[in-house]
Amino acid sequence: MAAALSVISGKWKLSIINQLLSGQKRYSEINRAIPGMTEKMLSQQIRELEEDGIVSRHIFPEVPPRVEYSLTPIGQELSSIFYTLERWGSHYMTITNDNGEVIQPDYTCYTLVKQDDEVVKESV
Amino acid sequence: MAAALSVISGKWKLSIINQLLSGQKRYSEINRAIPGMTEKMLSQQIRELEEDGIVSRHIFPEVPPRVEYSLTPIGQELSSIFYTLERWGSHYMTITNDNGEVIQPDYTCYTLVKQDDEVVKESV
DNA sequence: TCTATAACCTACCAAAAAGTACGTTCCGCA
DNA sequence: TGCGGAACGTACTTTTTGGTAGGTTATAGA
Repeated sequence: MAAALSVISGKWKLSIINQLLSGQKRYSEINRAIPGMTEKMLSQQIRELEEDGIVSRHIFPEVPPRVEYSLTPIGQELSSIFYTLERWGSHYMTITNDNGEVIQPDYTCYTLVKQDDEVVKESV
Repeated sequence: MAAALSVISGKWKLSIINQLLSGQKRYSEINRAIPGMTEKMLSQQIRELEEDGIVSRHIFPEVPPRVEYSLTPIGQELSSIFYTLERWGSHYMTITNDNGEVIQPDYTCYTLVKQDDEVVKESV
């Protein structure tokens, strides 16, 4: 489980994998598709994904160079993780508002003690 | 999806949630159950989980103090994420060995060019 | 000759996360 | 009169991660 997390944690890895889920792509395509990401980050993170066996790299010995990336079979199996994360995440966001405050009935029980001093949480 | 990840990423959060999946626990119980984690980390990360609405805190105004933590309903729904991560992770680990090298047939295609220079990867 | 392109790499810097060490409060107990 | 335990908080340092700015190679085209 920790292994799974360590493989996908990294600021841009989800985006990169997401790009590759729709098929083989070359470096510059991925780069253009993810705004805000620098080239250094792309090559760094995609290299880590490659070392972890998630993506594979095809180098075409041409000039100018051409490199295509695609997901390995086990990389493609990550889609189940994507699906689960997405489902929980969207459910979670319907329950919390933009400030990250919980909209649902107050699960937390701030003690009797604190309630005397101040208003800890207002109901929405 | 990013929201889901940000909620569970943190070196000890998975362990903490894992502890709470088996029911309500108090601070010191969790602390003893997770070796290597300092008290500061526990209080820091469990506070973040609380702010995210994943765990709830019950303070008993006694001396010595007693605080019990438990998962909120949406926290319990994380178990599906746990299950998916665990399943993929264990599958992943049967495919890679202890050094993180891929055991399966070589997905990566190190070019013709490189193969002349050196042995890039040995088959296991 | 000058410039642009692809797919990088390197050195350096800043910010975020984690770890270490110690302090706090209240009480019961020896 | 200390001592220990519960559940933290705070100051400081280290480690990890991400970002900026530049360089590289070889060739095609203006």
